[in-house]
Amino acid sequence: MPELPEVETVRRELEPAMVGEQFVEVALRRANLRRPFGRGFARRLVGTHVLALTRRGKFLLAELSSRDTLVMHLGMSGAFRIDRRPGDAGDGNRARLAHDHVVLTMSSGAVITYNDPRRFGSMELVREREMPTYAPLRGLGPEPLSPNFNGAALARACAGKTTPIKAALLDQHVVAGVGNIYASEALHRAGISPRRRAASIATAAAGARGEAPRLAAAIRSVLTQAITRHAAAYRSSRFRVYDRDGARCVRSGCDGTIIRITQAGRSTFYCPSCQK
DNA sequence: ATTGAGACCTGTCGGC
DNA sequence: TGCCGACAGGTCTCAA
Repeated sequence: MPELPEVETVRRELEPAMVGEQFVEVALRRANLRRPFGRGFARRLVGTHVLALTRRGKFLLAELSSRDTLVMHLGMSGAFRIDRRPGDAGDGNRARLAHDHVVLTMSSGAVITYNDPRRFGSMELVREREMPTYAPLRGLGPEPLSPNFNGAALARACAGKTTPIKAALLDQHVVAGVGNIYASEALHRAGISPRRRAASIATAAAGARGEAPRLAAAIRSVLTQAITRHAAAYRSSRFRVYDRDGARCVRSGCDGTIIRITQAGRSTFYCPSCQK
């Protein structure tokens, strides 16, 4: 489920359990997730300290005292669980949950378990000198919540692209961290149709309408609000268009109906009457 | 180089 | 109840 806001929320939950702590035990229940963990994964992890836990797009990065970086991605269904000590959360002999693939025991006694039914996630140790060329991170677009992400940056990334703007937003090289839900949500907030060619928000005419800055601002605000909601443990995260096909558009003054279409094999939700 | 389609996995849900 | 297809918030690879 994780797009940038969910990954950031996971980072904040994991941070106090990891940073400053040492890996005491690392147990792998299988040899790979989406990719192999890599040679000596557990051995290289044990004994190192976590210096910092950061995020880049949808990736979590644990910087280690060994100078390696533990690079983690949650894929579609990855999640971490933190237990205060082994066998916590009720019965000490509770059967191992299906899809618990990695169990990290920290020096504090906290046990961090990675669970991922679909196994589209990944965990790898990357050496300091390999980080600059590590393919999954190389070429990622700007962080949408950083100061260097704005209308100009977005327009530059979209210039010349014939693909629909919705598909372009899912391209992590254009902007890092936006996924299928927040792409639809941001386009609705910006009043831009997901079917528009990406390049069309970067033209002079689009510039006169301020479309690229509007979309960049919409991306920033929808992600920021989602993080805030998660941080507040707000239960019913209400999307304005995602998974709401058939419902009335919530934009004030719009009497349109949300529809669902398929673009590049993914569902897109939007309001044809207020998104042009 | 860019783009769309298919592949990778398992679980869930709705329809018959 | 059981079976079956459609679908799920993400990449990655391959062929056009």
